[in-house]
Amino acid sequence: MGGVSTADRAERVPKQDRSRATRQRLLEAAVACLAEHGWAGSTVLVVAERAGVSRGAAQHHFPTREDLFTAAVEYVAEERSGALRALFPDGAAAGDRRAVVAALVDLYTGPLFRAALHLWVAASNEEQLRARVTELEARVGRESHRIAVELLGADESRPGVRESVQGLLDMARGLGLATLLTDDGPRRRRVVDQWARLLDDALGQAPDEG
Amino acid sequence: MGGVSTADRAERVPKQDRSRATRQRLLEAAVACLAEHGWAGSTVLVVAERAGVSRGAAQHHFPTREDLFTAAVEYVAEERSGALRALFPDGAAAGDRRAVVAALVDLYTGPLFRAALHLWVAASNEEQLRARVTELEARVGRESHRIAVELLGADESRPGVRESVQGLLDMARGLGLATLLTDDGPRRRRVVDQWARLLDDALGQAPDEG
DNA sequence: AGAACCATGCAGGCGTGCTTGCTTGTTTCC
DNA sequence: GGAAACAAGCAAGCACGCCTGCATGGTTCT
Repeated sequence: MGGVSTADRAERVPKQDRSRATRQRLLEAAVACLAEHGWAGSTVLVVAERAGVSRGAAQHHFPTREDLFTAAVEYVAEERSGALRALFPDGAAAGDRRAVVAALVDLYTGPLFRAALHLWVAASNEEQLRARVTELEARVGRESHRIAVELLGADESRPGVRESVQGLLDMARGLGLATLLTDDGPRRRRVVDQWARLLDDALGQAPDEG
Repeated sequence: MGGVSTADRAERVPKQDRSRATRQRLLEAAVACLAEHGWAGSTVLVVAERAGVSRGAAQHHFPTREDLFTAAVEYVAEERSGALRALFPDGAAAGDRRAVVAALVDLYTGPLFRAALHLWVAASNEEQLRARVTELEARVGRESHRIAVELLGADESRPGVRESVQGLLDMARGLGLATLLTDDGPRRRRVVDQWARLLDDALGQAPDEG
């Protein structure tokens, strides 16, 4: 590496330092705090303490609180996309639609969605965050739809199929929202079972699945 | 009137005073502020100013901030129940299921649901509020389900019908959640159309409707 | 040795809760 | 019936605590 390696362009890319781990821990802590303490309760000090560092360290990586949570937003989006893709890495379960629906719904009941939910609600009234959240959420939403279509073996060229999948994802969001207050697993499972059945009828046989 | 009419029991029942109007305005302002500025942005001063009274007045009616929003929770629950019952006062439209679904979804895109959403998310991390919100929301949820079943002319004795309606309401919640960030009416309408169709198939003919 | 990384101390701003004083409406006594 | 007396509604000010942002040292890696 050349001598002026510290330049590393702009602000990002802290290279292969241990500080990168600190940044990572800060982001993870921010997400965890969002899920546990909500937006107002996730102060910089709380996040820093959970990350095991001092407030100054957080200040160093993210000068302002908004910087921290803006980064957290992107981090959550990344994680959610990753969790989505990791659902069925080989697409083997594309046949069992009920399992696919259940897995999708499960994504909306975990801490990641919980954190995202807090971010949405907070961002809905914070001009700066709102833009970034809506943009990233649109991206994650599109990816969710794409993966759902793929896993379900749905043929979007047929009328109504696209809207059915969209409605399914919206239902998953609604179930996740309900889980925020009371985690009623059995109820969720019954609803998932029934809607998986309805969806199965609506989608018909998978086009290329035999 | 008897002599000791001033006794009027405990603290409640402000009788025929104008202060009752102030209390009402404070609650309305609290709900409106929740929908517009969110939980953290709905400070006592903001609510009081919107209600057109001083902060001291609000303090008089609701000693603590939590008292104010605890009352607001109940108020929102009342309003939502009322709006629900007012959907089809005569049940005349029980035949057009698409209209019923659309009306139900509309309830979840208005300012009342918006305020309720902020309350849920805030209450999910505020021990005191959480109990009251979950309790009242369970009540409103049950009433929503009951009215939905009635308006849809669904026969809950048939298997899957109950879960279908629950899923519909969850989808409505999810659509309302999505509306928080981007109000995509056309998309919502397409989803509603499709799922009204699916639901129509799932529910079959109304038992006593024709 | 230099730079990045990290920890600590300080000032400003804001929101809540409490206390004090004023206005309005109702009760009670002459 | 009218006026004093009382309570309730209402407004303004003050004290405390917390969070944010900035500035200043100390530490570790290159």
